[in-house]
Amino acid sequence: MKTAEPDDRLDGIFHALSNRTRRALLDELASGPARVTELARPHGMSVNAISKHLFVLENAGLIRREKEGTVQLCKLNAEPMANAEEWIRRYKAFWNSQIDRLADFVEERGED
Amino acid sequence: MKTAEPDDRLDGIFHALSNRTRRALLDELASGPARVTELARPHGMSVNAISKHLFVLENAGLIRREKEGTVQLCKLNAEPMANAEEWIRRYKAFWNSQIDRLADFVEERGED
DNA sequence: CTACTTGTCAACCGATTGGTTGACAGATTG
DNA sequence: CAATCTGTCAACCAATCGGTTGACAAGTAG
Repeated sequence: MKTAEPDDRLDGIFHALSNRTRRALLDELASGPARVTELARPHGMSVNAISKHLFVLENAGLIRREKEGTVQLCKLNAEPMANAEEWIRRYKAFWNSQIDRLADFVEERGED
Repeated sequence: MKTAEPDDRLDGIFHALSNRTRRALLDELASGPARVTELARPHGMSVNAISKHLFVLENAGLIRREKEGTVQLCKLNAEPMANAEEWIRRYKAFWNSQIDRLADFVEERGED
């Protein structure tokens, strides 16, 4: 089962999200399941490289792979992102107050 | 002048957040500015290591450092996290629907 | 002046990343 | 059967990561 501590999970999730190729893969999977070769095509990289990226995403729990006849279907599993979002959200009050201060500043000088 | 592209920014932010020591540093800074040595103490690491982590956070725009007399004050700058949260949030509808489907599934078969 | 504190810089280290190529296994098709 | 398409595995590579130690500059205190 799942022994990963919350910290380990967050490490994996944020690490998975820290690469733009992987973020792009998630974007593509958000519009529906896809095969590995299909995902590789627009990235100008070998299928191997994409396969490794998919493993990183899978280890982070962000996708699932299912053998569908001859091809491998990858499906988005966005739920673990909730953990990341939740972690980030605790800073919301902090950054809102900063944005407010910036807004005040901008307003003060008139907008240009 | 180099204006980091959104992708570069997100790379840096997510990478900064992908390490638990750095996340802990942000947590500590959320309760107020602190000095480097002060931040290093509870982590059982050298000041040098913490200093490097702080540089990663600073490059991601998540903290600012200010020379205050003899010591270096680090302050949280949470606003860039909004970018990360915003990126993640686009998957919210997706994972909500998955949770719904999972609930249906569990309900359907009773518990196994 | 010397001594100490604070933090960075520089070099080094092993482990990990992100990519490559090549071999290969499984399923489909000729 | 052979050929092809699928994707993974294994080895390799340069670059980066996360930590160390040691030297050192700047500021403070005796």
